[in-house]
Amino acid sequence: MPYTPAEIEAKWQAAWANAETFKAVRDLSKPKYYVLEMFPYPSGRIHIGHVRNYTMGDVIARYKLSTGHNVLHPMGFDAFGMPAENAAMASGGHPKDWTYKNIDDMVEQMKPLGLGIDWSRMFATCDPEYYGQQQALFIDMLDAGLIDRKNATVNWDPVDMTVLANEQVIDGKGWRSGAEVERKELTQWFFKISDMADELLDALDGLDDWPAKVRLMQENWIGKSRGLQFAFSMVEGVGAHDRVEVYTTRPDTLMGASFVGISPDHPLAKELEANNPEIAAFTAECRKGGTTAEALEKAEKLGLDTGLRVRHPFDTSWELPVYIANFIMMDYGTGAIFGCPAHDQRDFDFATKYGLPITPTFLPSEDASEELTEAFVPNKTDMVHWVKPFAWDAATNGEDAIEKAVDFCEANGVGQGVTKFRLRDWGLSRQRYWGAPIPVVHCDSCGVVPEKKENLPVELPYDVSFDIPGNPLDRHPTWRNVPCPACGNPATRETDTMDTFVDSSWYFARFTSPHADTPTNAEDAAYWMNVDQYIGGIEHAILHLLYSRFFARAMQKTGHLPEAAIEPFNALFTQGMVTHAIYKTDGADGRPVYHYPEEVELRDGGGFLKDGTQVTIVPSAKMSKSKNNVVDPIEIIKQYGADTARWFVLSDSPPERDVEWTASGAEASYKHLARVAALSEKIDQMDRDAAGSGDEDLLRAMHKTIQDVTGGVESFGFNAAIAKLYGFTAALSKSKAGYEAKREAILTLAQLMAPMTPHLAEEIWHTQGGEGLIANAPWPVADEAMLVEDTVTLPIQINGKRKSEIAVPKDMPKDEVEKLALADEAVIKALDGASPKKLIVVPGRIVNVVI
RNA sequence: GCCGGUGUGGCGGAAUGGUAGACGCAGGGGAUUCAAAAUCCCCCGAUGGUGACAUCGUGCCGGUUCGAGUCCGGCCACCGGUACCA
Repeated sequence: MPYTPAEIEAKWQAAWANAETFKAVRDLSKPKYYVLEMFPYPSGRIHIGHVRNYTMGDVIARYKLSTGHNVLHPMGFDAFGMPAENAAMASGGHPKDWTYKNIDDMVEQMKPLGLGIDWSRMFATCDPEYYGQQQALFIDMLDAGLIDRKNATVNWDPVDMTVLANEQVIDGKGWRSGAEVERKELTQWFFKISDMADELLDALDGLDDWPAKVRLMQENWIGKSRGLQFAFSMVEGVGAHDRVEVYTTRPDTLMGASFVGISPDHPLAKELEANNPEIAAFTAECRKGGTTAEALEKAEKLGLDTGLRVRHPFDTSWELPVYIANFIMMDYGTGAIFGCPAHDQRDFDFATKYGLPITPTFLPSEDASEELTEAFVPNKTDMVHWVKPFAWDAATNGEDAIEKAVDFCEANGVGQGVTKFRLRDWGLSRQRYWGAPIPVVHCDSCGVVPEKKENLPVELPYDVSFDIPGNPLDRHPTWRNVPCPACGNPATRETDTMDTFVDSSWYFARFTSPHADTPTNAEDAAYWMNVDQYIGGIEHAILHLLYSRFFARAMQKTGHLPEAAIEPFNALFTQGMVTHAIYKTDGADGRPVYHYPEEVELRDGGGFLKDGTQVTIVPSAKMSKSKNNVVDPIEIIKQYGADTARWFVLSDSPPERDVEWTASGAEASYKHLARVAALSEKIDQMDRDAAGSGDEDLLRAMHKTIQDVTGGVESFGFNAAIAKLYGFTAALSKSKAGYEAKREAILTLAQLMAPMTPHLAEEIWHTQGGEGLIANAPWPVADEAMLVEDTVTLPIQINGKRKSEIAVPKDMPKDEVEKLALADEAVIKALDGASPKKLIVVPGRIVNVVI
């Protein structure tokens, strides 16, 4: 019988559905295991990256099921966000219709993959049932003092009169209007995540099963620093300002100060611009462009001498100029700095440009020149020679000097040592329609009033249009005008909606009881939380994961999660992205036009469209709908079946690494699976009583494979595990063993393959008379006794280069191995009568003869 | 700019500080076949050599070590994030 995936895959998917194999039901008699992949955005088509992500999660889920766990493996959709509104603007539909249609399409594409998912728990974040509970959470968090209102800077398109997302700002201009973007302040809602900065930082230490790189990125993002906060007194005050408060992490360089810089958004700058047109023009110039850190940091360093002078705290006759500078950010520290050009490259560039003094406070060594061509910025732990120490020895390192500088300044009343964080509060307000409405009402007499819980969800109105730029909720009087929940007088709803990161910051908790009439159900949350294994892209290493950690704490404080769940993800695996080349040409309006891979023919080292136009190839980029470089896995599934697609995405590369997608090789996966299917048939047709030879060798190979594959699955080494399965399949295929041994081998092979190619595995299990479903069969265990090798082959190195090898019994004592090694022909030849300088024997590993 | 990561044959990649290139793809050769498809077997880093073999070789430069793809320092290129893309 040939391998017919279309047939067997449908058959076994129906069998799992009938048996409710993957339905998760609370059961205290078994250890639970919650495996979760980051849920998808419903773009409408699954892409190969989804297949990779969900297959990995499914391997873990199915493996854990077979090791006796009660597994929760859910799926949902992160369904709010801009693309739905963009689609509505582009083609006139409605974001809701577009989104739900896409969800239906994607579910239909995912089901044939045969994922072991409890589909009964599925939800989308745009379901009123979900976001209504999110609104309840918001109200509880507001009550608990975890939410704040304050000003924030947004990208403002002065032509369309709308707020723009960073993605909508291209080269400092609005994507639709082309107008130069300005930064503007708006009153916004904030989660007070910075109050938890220290806790979120400390708790990283306990996340042993997270990748070190993610913990490090979060640590750097939170950015705890110890520094000195102090004031420069102004020679002549301006309005209420008679001093400039600065924060520095390098108080040890205070004697190298050459200017004071303030942010264009600093209160002093604002005071000055009110009365000085030149300063107003400059700060207006600084406010052009987007709000991203990247844009701010990469912009040309601009400064303007305000004419104001301040006094150095150590020497009142030493006056420093005050500059307004565009690279100083108002939301870090105090929005003002002192510049020490000798030890900060940014300050160095600035000082060079504006002719300010560059005075080193320390040098690499005693005899080094004081003339600098660039800033001297050694590691804080490096020993340096101080030319201007003020409370420490000339020879010490930066770390020590900083500590002593803080102590000295505190003792002399110059300032205080303070701890600051880079982490800012999380602004959640979005001036957009397609998001969860923020459930508050603005009342003239009562102020900001939360909606009553019994009125939740505050549902989005359906009758909106997107023909005018801006938020349609602002223009919807019947939705907007409501009585005040407190006094009953006419009032207006908040029209801002929530950041979509809010939606994805607690969905994992909601999966434990997706239809509860409170955000979570205490018993379900206590049983299923935490997520034992979370799997997703490295691009979420900071924001999503940090916000989720914050939310879990906030939900614990408001009684929605148990204390044990404040770190919601026990283990994290960050898988790499699937990338693909981007093909683009220049459009008539000068903007790039992106072409789908299937439209491009590759020849003569270039890419060409059907009409012969050559395209520009960007070699490797994250698959993204807007760039048209998304590869569709549906064709592979149709042609070869889901098992082939699953096997292939697991085998082609290590899961944490990015892969450049190429479909060559999918056919080879199919051929291999067909070979395994044929092998099972062949074994089934053997004479039941036939004795063979080499039974033990086959079983030894089998136990070794059990060990290797189990280790591979547990450590996400899927590609290496699959390589071992190839090897074992070849060994089984060649083996002359008898029926019983071969049957045991093929059953075990099917079990080891089952998490990856579940349909084929069920088919083989069934053919060979295995009991029940392979999905429920206990995972095979390697017999230690079968793993022990009697003899080992030791490579012999001469001066670290392999020259020969010897086979020795496993437990041979070191001195005997030495004797054997020295008797080796290659060693005798190399020694040429001399005796070795050194002889290294690592038992069971290697011999190295040093000559 | 800043933070994090990655770099190994023609390609995807393997390798607890211990035989670099497992396994797979592509390619080459052979068996089978009237022929082909399918299948099976063998070869496959570079250079030199008929060959046994020798030398070189894990982005670049340097270091630690008996021994470095792996550890350390510096650089280059690419990828991700950079707080309103999700």
